[in-house]
Amino acid sequence: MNLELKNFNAVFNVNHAIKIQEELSERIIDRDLLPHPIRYVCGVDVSYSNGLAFTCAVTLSYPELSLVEVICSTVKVTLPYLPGFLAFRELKPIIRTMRKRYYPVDVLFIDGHGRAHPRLFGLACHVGLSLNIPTIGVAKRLLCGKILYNTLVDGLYYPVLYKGNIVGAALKVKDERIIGAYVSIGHKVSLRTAVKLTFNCIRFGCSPEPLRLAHIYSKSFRRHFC
DNA sequence: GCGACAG
DNA sequence: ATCTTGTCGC
Repeated sequence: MNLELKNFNAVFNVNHAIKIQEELSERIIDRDLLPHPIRYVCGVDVSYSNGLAFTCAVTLSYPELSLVEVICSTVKVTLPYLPGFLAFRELKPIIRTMRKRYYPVDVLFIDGHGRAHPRLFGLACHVGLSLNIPTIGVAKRLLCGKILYNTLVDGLYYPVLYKGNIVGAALKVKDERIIGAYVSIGHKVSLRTAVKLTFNCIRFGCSPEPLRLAHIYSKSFRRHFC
């Protein structure tokens, strides 16, 4: 066992965490159970400083993508980051922030993977299951899996294969170029719908507006606090 | 054994 | 993720 895992185990039982992820993973719904029409899309992101987590949840109208609500909250950081266990570090800050919202959320974008995870249960799945709402994971880099460059789907994305399953999508922009966005479902949404919604929410750069704004707001929230 | 490794 | 100036490029 490496040093990182040893330190992590000092405050956290890795084997227990793995068991939790494996069990909860079976409860994920990969069908579309979203309200229609979708009126509000939300994105949540966390930034850190001095042992504190600064979280912002940004709600936008859909499909206009106009700002309707920004909710922030701060809590103490309890665990270090370890690939594969991001949820155990960010779940509390995210849940706490989401519960402060006034507006409803039809679908929530998460900065991280959903099913594109070693145990098919990344942060997006954990948040979706905890709040029992549709969630979509959007990450900038792959954690596991392989991109099937020879299989372009709907002209939109290349599937991400992991252990024989399509667990995510590497979004394509133009030509053969892959945008810096890997989409995987969190909960209560199909991969196809997740990809479509993500594309519909991209205005600037390569991340959907709810996440792009949540990232900006969480950092300015942290600066304002420190 | 070695490399890879969300935020 | 965070610590950080100037700088290369569209």
